[in-house]
Amino acid sequence: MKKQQIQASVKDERLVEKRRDEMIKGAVSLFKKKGFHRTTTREIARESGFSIGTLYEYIRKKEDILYLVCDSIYDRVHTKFEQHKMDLEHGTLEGLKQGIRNYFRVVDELQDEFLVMYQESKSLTKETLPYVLQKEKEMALLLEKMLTRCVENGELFLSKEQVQLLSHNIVVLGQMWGFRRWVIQKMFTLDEYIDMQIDFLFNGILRNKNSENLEN
Amino acid sequence: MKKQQIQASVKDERLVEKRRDEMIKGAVSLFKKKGFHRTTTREIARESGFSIGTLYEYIRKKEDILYLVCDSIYDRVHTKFEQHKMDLEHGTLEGLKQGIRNYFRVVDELQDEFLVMYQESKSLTKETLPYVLQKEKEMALLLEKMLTRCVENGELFLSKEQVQLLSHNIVVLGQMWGFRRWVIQKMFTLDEYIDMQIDFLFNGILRNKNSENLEN
Amino acid sequence: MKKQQIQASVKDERLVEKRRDEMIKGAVSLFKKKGFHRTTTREIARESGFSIGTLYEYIRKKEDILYLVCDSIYDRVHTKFEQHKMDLEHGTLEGLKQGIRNYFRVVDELQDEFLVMYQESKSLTKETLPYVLQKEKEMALLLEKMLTRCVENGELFLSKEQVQLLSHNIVVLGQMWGFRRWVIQKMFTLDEYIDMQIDFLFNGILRNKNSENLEN
Amino acid sequence: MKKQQIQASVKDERLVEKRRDEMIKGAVSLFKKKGFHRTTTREIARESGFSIGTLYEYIRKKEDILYLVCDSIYDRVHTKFEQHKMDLEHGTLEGLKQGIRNYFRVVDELQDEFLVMYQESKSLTKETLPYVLQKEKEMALLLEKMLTRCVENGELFLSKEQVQLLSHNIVVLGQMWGFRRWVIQKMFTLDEYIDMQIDFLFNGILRNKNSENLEN
DNA sequence: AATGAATGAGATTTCATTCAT
DNA sequence: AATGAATGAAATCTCATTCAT
Repeated sequence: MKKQQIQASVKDERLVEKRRDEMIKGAVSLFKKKGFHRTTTREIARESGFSIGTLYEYIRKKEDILYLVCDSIYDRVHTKFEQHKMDLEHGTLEGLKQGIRNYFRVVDELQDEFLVMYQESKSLTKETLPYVLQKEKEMALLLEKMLTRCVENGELFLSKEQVQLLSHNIVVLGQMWGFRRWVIQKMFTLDEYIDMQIDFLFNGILRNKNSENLEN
Repeated sequence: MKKQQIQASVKDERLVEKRRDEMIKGAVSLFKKKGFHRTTTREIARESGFSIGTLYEYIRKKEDILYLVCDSIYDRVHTKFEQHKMDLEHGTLEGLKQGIRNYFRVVDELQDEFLVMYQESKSLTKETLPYVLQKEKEMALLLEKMLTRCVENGELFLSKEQVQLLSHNIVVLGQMWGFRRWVIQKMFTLDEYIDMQIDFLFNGILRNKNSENLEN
Repeated sequence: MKKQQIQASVKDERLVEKRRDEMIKGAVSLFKKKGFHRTTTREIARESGFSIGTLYEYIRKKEDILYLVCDSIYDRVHTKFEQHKMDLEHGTLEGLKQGIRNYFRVVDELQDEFLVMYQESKSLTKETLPYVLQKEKEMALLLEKMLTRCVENGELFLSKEQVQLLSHNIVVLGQMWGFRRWVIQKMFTLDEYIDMQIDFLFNGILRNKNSENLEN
Repeated sequence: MKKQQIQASVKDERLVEKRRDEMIKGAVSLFKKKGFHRTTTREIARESGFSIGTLYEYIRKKEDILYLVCDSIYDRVHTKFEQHKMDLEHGTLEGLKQGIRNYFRVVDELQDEFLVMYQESKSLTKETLPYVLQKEKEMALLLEKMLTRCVENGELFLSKEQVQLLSHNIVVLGQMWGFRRWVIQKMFTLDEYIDMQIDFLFNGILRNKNSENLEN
């Protein structure tokens, strides 16, 4: 799955990157408010600080902007993961918890961006959509790796299928924090949310019967 | 939160209902493929089997169609729940499992509709959106009731907050079956998916260590 | 110039007349508020107390309604003139004044109708417009006759051209009462207006120097 | 009463003025033939020499065009008055006559525009209509001033009310030249018309008995 | 004779994209 | 490299008119 190259008329690559960053910032802020379809290219140009003509020096179609936005979000997710130095190595339960915790924090920081990406990515065409879906899979893969390491280390007893499903579960429960913010974020702080979710993940609801003494 | 009344020019109420049903069916099938914004009113009219003029005898604005679609989906969800006779009464673990199982099956049956609703409902205006969000909350409430019954019966030991969070978790894990279908449904059958999710929910991942003998 | 016959599908002539009267009444009241173009046939039907289908049993095109309205207004003008028993016979100055007075009162009574007619008659087609313009001319002709009688009687010394122009002047000064109502009717009562206009007509502005003793 | 500002997307103000002038010219010529409602925006665009898209770069709603047309007509009227150097200063009868004469000539030159304005201005919305009506009043005010000057100078003996009414009379008798052109302009040349009207205004119909020797 | 559901031509308006400057 | 005026395809929505019942 190759990264889609968006053609620019401008040659100076450094300039291209700079302008596109401005564009993405402007676009995300508008998409958040009005969604991709309700946002016009003129608005994006104005919000980004240049003219409609200039905008089209750096992209070819409006959809390119959406692709750039989605792509940039994934980049930022990966960067954040790096910053949080997700401990993929140790394969301990504590490391796993820390990894999940970090993932939840990343989702919190980028919740607007995630919202935009999930609500609008269906507007991508056949050419760019697969690349974005691929990125989506990779996110689950990061968690899958951590889980697998724990299984290999004998810290967890899970089948390959269970690991795969679980990794998607965690991804989705993370996104839930952002997507259902209008109800969830009124009930819990981020830390409360994380603690409760990790408790549920590790112990389930039956085990809760006598899990008061479990660390979480 | 009152149900929004969509005005029709046609007087015959039975006819209005019939035509709107045709419209909703046509619209869902198109929204699935192209989303709300990419679908034109003319396409909806054609797909529904009548002319653009007739379409506008039964609605006033394009957005009305989206509202009708969302509303109809919730109606169908409720109806399906009824059909599956969700056992809210007993408050047993077995009843709870059955309830969750049923919910997952409903999501499976209506997965296209859910997808449309979640991706497009943000296109609703201030007047209609709250009604749809309310419906969304009610869905979680159904599950919350079942869980609460079990807690009251002493079958589960969960705080009020845990029950609330859990109900949202279940809602979201159900939707995940439809939303991530391009990866999840390639890995599991619906029954496998349900069994595994219920296992995770009840026992968590630690308990899995020695949960081979647990029925699920 | 023949009266245009508007075709009706319904045979019963008495019924046709009755329905058309209802139609005209409804239409005038709507045209007053919104003008011909902004008024829909559905609205006219509803205002007239029958269905759109029925409306079209009595006319063939929307424009027919406008024609019927214009025609009816002229009929009413003539009837009013009759009621006021315009004294065309005597050919005295006093009779002339009375005739003008009466005309002004008719304009006052039918000012809404006149307004509609003048603002909308240009929407008539080539076939019906000439008939309406003809009616317009006839109105001036009524006044022309009165003036001519006075000239013949030696009460006035006016050339044929002067009589013709004067008759149009009077027609227009009458309409002015209705057309500029938003300013004129705030300044004068109808009687004041009539008195002043007759004074001006008869004596002009120079004569006013020493016309205080003139009856008007 | 503030001049309504019509928003344009194009920034270059000189260009906006130029294009709008083209638009107004095109629109007036079409409104004359078909009226505001029967004229489509596409026709206006074509007649003005640019595309429909370009048209909407210079206005926002079709009604804006009507407003621009009305506004431009008043501007031209004022300009014409200036060109004719209406003699407001002297306050002589001769100056008054010259003023009236000039007004009649302006009406003649702009008769198409006046016709459009009077027939269509009711299609303006609540926001723009008052401004246009105000302009209408101002026209009468110009004549009122001239008359008042003569009264102050002792050249005329008229009450304040008489002056006000008279100014409206003159405005209306001017418009009559354009509005009843289909009959009046067949009977008289403009100069004949002016002479006769001034005679009537100054001397009335009674005074005509022995006014042959009066200059007019 | 009365009804009102159905129709579709046509109107206004938007907006992605181009291209001359 | 930057600008923004110009374009026109396409979208939504209206409404006069018809016709089966």
